[in-house]
Amino acid sequence: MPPAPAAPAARAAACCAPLTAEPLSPESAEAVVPLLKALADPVRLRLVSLVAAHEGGEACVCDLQEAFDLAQPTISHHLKVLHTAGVLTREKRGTWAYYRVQPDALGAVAGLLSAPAGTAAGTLAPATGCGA
Amino acid sequence: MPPAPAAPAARAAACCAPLTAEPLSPESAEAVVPLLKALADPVRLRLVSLVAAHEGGEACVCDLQEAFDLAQPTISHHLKVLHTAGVLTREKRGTWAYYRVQPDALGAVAGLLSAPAGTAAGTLAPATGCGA
DNA sequence: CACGGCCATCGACATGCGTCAATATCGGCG
DNA sequence: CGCCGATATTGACGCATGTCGATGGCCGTG
Repeated sequence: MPPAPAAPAARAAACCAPLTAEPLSPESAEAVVPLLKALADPVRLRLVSLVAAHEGGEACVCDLQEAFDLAQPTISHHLKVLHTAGVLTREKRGTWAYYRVQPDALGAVAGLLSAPAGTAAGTLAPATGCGA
Repeated sequence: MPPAPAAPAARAAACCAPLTAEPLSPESAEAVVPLLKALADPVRLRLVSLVAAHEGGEACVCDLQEAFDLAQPTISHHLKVLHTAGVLTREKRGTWAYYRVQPDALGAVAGLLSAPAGTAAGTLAPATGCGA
């Protein structure tokens, strides 16, 4: 398998058009779905939350593992999925591996789902890297 | 299976705490995940988008089916999943069935994923029904 | 240099999920 | 009353995915 180290999906994902504005193209849908799939698991969702809320915004695997009743390879697998989807970044320092949340990823999905109530437009999520 | 006609998940889902603020409880995670799972499919994501962007905010199955290369039962199945998750509402008028987007559902997920960049708080999504 | 702990990978298994063909249901129309 | 078109339901099939046990690589330590 070619190196897909991180986050192709997060970037191509939801940039600006909330899906309530106009029909999502098949390509855009395929681009966003990996991100949603990565988040659509209770363990992974909690993992992201734990990392994000952890002191310093980063957490090592041993810390995360304690919150679950799962085997270590399972946690490692979920972290890999989140990393591949571009939700988490990995950094190995010494013996431990530290994970962080890539803020753009969540912001992109949030922006896509931000729905103007009724017919009004607006509600642009600020500063999720829409312009870059 | 008992009748779960619509939207238990959407309500219990993400109300106020973005998961970057504090760790998500296992129960909350289990509550939100059905919604994310419902959206984590390219066909369903496009269905939601098509319904939302359709004239009048509603669309019948025959309209939606034309946008895909899938059999009719498949579309019906996806619509049922979205309806069960509380993303779409169904109304049968005469021969046709019309679907609408339940705005609270998307707003809840968007609010959950809205991440304050870095350490700053803020970036509250307005008017997604958090208080109601 | 040998050992031990942290983490990732591999292989296997069970379950879940997307898809379809066939069929049922329901409402309108001749 | 009988037909037809629009949706929903059922049953089956194949692929994707979550989980585990076993194993391997890497780094720090004795």
